Amino acid sequence: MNFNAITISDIARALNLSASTVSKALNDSYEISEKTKKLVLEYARDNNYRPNPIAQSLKKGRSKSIGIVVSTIDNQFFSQVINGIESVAYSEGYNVIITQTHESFELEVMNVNHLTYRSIDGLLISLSTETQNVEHLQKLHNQGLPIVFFDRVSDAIDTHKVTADNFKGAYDATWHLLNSGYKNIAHITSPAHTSITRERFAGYKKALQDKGIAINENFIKYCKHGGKDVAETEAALNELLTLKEKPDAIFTASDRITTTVLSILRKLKVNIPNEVALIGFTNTALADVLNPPLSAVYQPAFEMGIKATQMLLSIIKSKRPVTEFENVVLPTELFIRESTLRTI
Amino acid sequence: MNFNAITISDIARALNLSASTVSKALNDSYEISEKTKKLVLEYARDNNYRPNPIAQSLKKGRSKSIGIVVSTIDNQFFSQVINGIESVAYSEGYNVIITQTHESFELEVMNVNHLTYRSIDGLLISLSTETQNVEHLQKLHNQGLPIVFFDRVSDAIDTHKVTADNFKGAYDATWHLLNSGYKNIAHITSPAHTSITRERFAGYKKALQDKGIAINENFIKYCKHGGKDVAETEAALNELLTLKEKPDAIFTASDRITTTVLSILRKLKVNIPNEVALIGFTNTALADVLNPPLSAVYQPAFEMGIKATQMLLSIIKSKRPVTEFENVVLPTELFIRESTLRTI
DNA sequence: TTGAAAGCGGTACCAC
DNA sequence: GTGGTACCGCTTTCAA
Repeated sequence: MNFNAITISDIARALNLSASTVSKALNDSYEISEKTKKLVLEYARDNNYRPNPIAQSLKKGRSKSIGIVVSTIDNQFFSQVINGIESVAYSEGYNVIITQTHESFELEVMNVNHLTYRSIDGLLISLSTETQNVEHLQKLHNQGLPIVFFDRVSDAIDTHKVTADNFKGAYDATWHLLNSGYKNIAHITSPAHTSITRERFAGYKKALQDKGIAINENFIKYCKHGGKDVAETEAALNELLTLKEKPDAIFTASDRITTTVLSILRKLKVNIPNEVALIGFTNTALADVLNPPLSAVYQPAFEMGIKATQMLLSIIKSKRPVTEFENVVLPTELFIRESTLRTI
Repeated sequence: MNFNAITISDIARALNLSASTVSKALNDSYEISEKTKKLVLEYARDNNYRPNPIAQSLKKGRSKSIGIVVSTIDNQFFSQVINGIESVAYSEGYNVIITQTHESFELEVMNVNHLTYRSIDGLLISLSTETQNVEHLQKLHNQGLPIVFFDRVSDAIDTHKVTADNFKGAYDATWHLLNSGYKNIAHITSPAHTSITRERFAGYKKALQDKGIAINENFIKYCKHGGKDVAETEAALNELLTLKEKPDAIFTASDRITTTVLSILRKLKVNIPNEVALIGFTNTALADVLNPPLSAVYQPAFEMGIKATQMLLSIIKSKRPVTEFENVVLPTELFIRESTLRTI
């Protein structure tokens, strides 16, 4: 329902003009005399005229809304990204329509379909952990739908992408553990096929290599659903803690896995960091007041949202098809706190 | 952009029917023969026909989208509410458009205007802490825009409302402190004019009265911006900690204030709970692993979102004007953890 | 410089 | 049972 009752024809009637003249005047067309423009604009202003965006959309074939696909909104990292997205979209007159995959490929496909069916002008997406096949996006991309990937990206589609420097973030975290005297560093992460998992694993591996430490395959644990279920994280952790040669530190690769591991370790009364140190990717504002304060790799989520949206809008607004794409990598931040600082 | 190119007239042309016949067939009108319906529906299915929602909106005067106004999405409580809202809205074919006030009255008015200008079918709103005047909503409500308040509601407008049982939540928290031996209980909260502040304060007061303890006005501190700025929470806390008669416990009234107070107390090396106990409203999933584990009043945020949306959709779908309104109050949950359990 | 008219994709009223 | 047509509000030729 649009509660701004006044339309172009109302103005036309009131001023004894035609609808087309009013439309042109409102759009500052060169065809219209200054006098008429002034008349129309004043009347419009005084009567609080607002063009009906739905009529405009129908006519122009664009909706001024962009679709967002994330795993879940109830997650510090994503809510911060969305915050960034909204700040740009909103100031440019775009709505956002947010959908959640809950890490399910099926839901991702459904959401993407729903969004295009709702006539979005562009799509911002972070793939679900389950997603291995991006045909549903490839098709739309080929048809000309502007798409920008952020966070979990796909190599298969050539378009703008924004990610955190996952490699360096993981490298820094692992390096910090090594320099703090930890030697048996485990890694709990999402399925191996997601981009962030690969990049973070590579950083972890490189740091170990640079210290001349061989990778212990028993120390690498994958959570099929990216830690969505506590059970899978618990299972991974149990496997690590029952190894003959137990790890003395754990590097976790995602927000949810990190906090779940912390919570389970506490429940098991495992001393952090003396028995096992913990560092992980997380964007929680509470890292400081956790027990123990949690060493963390922080991603510039808000900035990621801003950058992704700017890129998307640049494609949407471009007159000619965009064929040159950028791959923006934003720096992560390493916060060292007590969870990785041995006291004994 | 709608990438489902096929339209009603495409179908009409292909089947040698008129657009109106096709439209009626698709809408399962009794006027159309089974044979034609079958023909049309099959063709539509096979060609993946999707009605253009924008054209439908324009014609029917409704957009199938609902507006949401919250203070900020980057907050556990609100992201959980939105999660609930989306789960219902989405399954009923509605989009949601989320806007944030960042606790500013001016932004709230802007957002509400923007939303109506985007032709929403209904509005779900939690007022900003600054909001004292609801004329911007009153006007729309009078014009017939369905509105449902949740969390921070307004008495001035008669419509459906969903809140947590703020009184009981506050009463329970205070009562628990009293029963744990705390006597000088401070209260840090949002501005006195918001509904949640009043209700939570009333619960706090009643618990003290029931124990025969007089209210100490020095123990009540208000944060003008609901704790949005750390500085104001810090100031409130400092005032409490420098009183001659210091409080031995603090009851905080909102998510942000609660976590900020915890963080400042830790920074000041105040022993919780032996020097000062802390309990507060918060929906963080991390309460268990904070230092110390935080006693908390938890609100059923997801359920609140669901209920509010169901109520809103019932107004939207109602054939006749709705004049009987419900005031739903959902129970809070009290979690007792170490931050309120003296060890010495 | 202004206006008439067509059309975006549906829906609904009224003929036939 | 089916089709013609007007219309939702705006934009955009094309003609005047």
